[in-house]
Amino acid sequence: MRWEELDRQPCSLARSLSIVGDRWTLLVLRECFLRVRRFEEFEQRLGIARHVLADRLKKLTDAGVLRKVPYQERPRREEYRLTEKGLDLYPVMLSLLDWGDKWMAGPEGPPVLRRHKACGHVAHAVHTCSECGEELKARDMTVELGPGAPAALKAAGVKGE
Amino acid sequence: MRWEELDRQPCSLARSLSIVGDRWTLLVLRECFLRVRRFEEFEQRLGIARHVLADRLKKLTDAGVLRKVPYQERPRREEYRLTEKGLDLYPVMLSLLDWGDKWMAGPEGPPVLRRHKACGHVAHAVHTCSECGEELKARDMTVELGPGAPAALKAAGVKGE
DNA sequence: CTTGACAGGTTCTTTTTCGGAACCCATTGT
DNA sequence: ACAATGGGTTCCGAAAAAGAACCTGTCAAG
Repeated sequence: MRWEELDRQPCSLARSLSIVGDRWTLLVLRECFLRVRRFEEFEQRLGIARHVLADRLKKLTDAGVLRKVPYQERPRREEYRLTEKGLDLYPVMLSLLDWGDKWMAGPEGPPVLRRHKACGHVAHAVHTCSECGEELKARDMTVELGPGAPAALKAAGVKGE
Repeated sequence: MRWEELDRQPCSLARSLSIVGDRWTLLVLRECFLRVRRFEEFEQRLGIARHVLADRLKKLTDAGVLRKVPYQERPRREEYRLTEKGLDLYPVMLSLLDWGDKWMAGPEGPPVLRRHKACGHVAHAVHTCSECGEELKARDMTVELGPGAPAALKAAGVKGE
């Protein structure tokens, strides 16, 4: 499979990965969530090659995850900000952070803690069912074809996620 | 920054990405969650180059996300199964799936639906605070240094996620 | 006892992508 | 006139991926 075909696959995971599935993109987005907005600051904080950064920012902008907002004219300068689509990646970030905290931390514990502003506790995310509110664990979901499935799959009945 | 340094960064996101942050790994894991276990089946379903697949399976096994389980002797054959660490990636999958459903589906809707076994509804995951149960939205958390932070950061006070 | 099939890899060659450094361009401050 | 600043682009050599062929045990058939 070619990487460019990924966004046309009948799988939401593959389609998501066509945007965030490479080595740098999620780290760029981490910085966005930390309110980093300018080219130079991304570069310094990440130590990323400049042309790779330019490419990732352009792809994220084209994908509607970031948008360029001018913050001065003459010389025109623009900064990158998360769109609603980008902010919606927060659960993805949280899931990866929590997994890293649990499984990748050394014996001393995780390097950074997250505290829920509303309740004041150090917390992690719990995934619950949008309909019944119960916690979702591995494989608590079954899978069936949806309205956007290709006709060929609808005819056959398929192992899908 | 070099890719190999990623797992030593004081950031759980970076550490998670050192394992799942490349083009193929999460697609391999998608298949694992669909109970694909054998080399040939991964290859056929994903259309991945064989040596890339061998490399990813080895890295995931070394990382403790998969384990090799023999299913016959002479010739010895082994299959790959998710460990507890691997099963714990389910929330990451769900987050990416839900984001793709919401933002990457065509006008007809998502290609695949997930139904919660327990309640029978088509559902998505809601992220809630482990302490107070409230839903977590973008940037509902603040960040502070944890026990595993490097001493240099502890001295300085740092913008971290 | 040679041939073939099967699962699970490894090796080879060609194309993409990445890391690092240098260069470009408009504007402003000195 | 000259350097600095922000935001890139260009060029090169190194690394990784795609695609295809080849290798290795083991069993089964002819």
